[in-house]
Amino acid sequence: MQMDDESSADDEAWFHSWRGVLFTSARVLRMADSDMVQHDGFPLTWFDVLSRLADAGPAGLRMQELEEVALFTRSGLTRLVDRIEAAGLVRREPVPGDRRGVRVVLTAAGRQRYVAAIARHRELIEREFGRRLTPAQHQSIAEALWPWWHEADPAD
Amino acid sequence: MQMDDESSADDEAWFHSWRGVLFTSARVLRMADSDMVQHDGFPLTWFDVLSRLADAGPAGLRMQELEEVALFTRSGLTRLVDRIEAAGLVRREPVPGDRRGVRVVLTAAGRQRYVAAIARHRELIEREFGRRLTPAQHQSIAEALWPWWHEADPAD
DNA sequence: CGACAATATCTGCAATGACAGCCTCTGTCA
DNA sequence: TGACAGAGGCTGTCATTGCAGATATTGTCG
Repeated sequence: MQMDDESSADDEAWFHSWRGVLFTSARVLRMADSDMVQHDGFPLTWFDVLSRLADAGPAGLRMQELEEVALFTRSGLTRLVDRIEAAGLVRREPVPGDRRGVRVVLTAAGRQRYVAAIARHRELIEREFGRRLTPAQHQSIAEALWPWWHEADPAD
Repeated sequence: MQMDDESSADDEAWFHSWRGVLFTSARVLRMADSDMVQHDGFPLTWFDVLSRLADAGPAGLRMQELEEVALFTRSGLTRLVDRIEAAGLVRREPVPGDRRGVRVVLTAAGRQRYVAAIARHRELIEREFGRRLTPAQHQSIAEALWPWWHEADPAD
């Protein structure tokens, strides 16, 4: 998303910061994904789902809830869960009062693989992103970008 | 990529800033992509290619160069360019001294569509990202994340 | 010159993602 | 209680990606 590198005024400082955000996430994510595929045997999309389920209670989450909180997958959740289920990391269970619904829960294996994956993942993020900035910089970025990971997604 | 929201110490400030970067780019990008598809008739991946070509000289870029600078597409460039070419926005031309190579250049229509698209795009980014932070915040984010959009991609 | 590794790009094929329409089950309301 | 809109997920289908293996040129060396 190159535009004009030569942007003159700093009334376009926002543009430089946007590029920073964009490039940083693209690059770190690319690295993280390939690392995860290689070492954990599944991609970040799976990790995203597993982490949401790990954070949820033992009752898991319904497909709809999962779709709402998932960062990456906006569509195709059904089949994504199919795959993860086929790998034995999650299980679909009936929802007590509603025969339409399904709740997705982590299996023991799923939790285990998740725990292993998150350890690696954090290390990688810390190494590739965390250590490259000062605490003060992290502080101000976290503060500035807070709204985006705290608001409900407006795109929905 | 939920992990522990409850992370206690601020020796993990890096983690919050990473989440900020991640969520921000994911959300703004989602918005930008759907807006572009809707109004310009092509997705951000096309825009990415068009913008690189617009920045390149009139000789365009070779596939390989394009692949190096493109932010989004790491594979499937051949077919991506196929599609854009089929739409008449770029053209493949022979490379003078090397019959293996191809250079991709923007057509007049391509340049036109690109110019229209970039205007909208900038507006959207400014509105959804630019205006939501102070100049000082942009300043410090831009400064902190500078390395990532300035370094050669290490993942290659 | 002829063999061969290295380049530059393309193809084939399987996995993943986007969308739209379908089916089942619920809750409501006459 | 029975029609019916709406909710919750799933399936069909097609576009896009990801990878590995072709193809066609070049450059290098003996």
